[in-house]
Amino acid sequence: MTPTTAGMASTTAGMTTTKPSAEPLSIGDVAEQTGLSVHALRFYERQGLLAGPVQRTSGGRRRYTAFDVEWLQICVKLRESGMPLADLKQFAELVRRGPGNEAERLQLLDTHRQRVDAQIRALEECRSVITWKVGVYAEHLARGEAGGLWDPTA
Amino acid sequence: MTPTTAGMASTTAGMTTTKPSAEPLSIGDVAEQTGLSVHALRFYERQGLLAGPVQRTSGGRRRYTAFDVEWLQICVKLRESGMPLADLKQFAELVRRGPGNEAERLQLLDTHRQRVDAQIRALEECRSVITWKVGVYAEHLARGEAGGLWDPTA
DNA sequence: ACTTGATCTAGACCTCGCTCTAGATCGTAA
DNA sequence: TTACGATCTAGAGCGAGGTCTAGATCAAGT
Repeated sequence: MTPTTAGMASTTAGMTTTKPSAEPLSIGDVAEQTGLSVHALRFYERQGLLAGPVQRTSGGRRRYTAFDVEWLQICVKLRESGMPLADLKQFAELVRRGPGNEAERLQLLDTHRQRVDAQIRALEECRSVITWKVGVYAEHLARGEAGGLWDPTA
Repeated sequence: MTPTTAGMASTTAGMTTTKPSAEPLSIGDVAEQTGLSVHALRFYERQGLLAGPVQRTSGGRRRYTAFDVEWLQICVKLRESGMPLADLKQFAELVRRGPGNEAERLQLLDTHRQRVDAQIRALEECRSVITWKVGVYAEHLARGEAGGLWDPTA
């Protein structure tokens, strides 16, 4: 049970965790690795979206661990899939609170997964409507401008 | 080529067009049929998102045609799938401008469809990450609280 | 005639999720 | 030492996409 506790890093589902490096990372590095801006990273921290407090150098600069990065990468996925910051914060709070609330965490994630599923289905339906509409135009173009029998503006 | 020009109504892709009715509808009715709020409907109109001007009664109330509703239903689908209002507006402008720009309309839609595809793929990846994470928690719970060897907060 | 509810307009206001600014400090390379 | 870029904090600002309010008008029922 050494590393891979928060994100389990590589090889699980196309996750390209760039480095299991042990050296602490600057905020800039983390921005690069997560795709979040440094502004966003500070913002997330202020919002309490991190799973734990970020370490600082003597000079006050943030030093992120591999765990932090893994957590952030999960955050990114959750955000990409539309989880609101509020929920993400709740999740982070559960994690910060430590073991014993796994059922709640599970619930939170599972609920979100259902939303994602719904979203995918909705998108697929949208896609089919769009595809059909594209077909209408394509057909129209194929037939050439044959006739004024085509004007939804009337 | 009588009705079904803007949305082709029923039976094409799970579209549940409630009524091919010919009577003009109030804004409230349209809100109900499209899922948009009356506020949103007025807002969309102000933003120039409609394919044509909405008729009014002598008293100044909006009277929507079946076309208007079909167009709005398409708008809803496009919005649901993440098309920005700006693009929707462009599309509406093309339609308002009348026949002759079908190629542009097609392009707009097709571009959007590609974005939707990308979105679906992204969501599916998110889903798999979430699913895996859910599995991690589920497994942990199944094993029972067997040991303090589980604390990402450390 | 009166009441009630839906609509009207213009414009203010709101939430979300960052993004950017200012002004100071850190740290590294020349 | 000097310079220069990266980072720091606190807080203001922003764009998208609506939502809501006020105050007036319309239309239908009784």
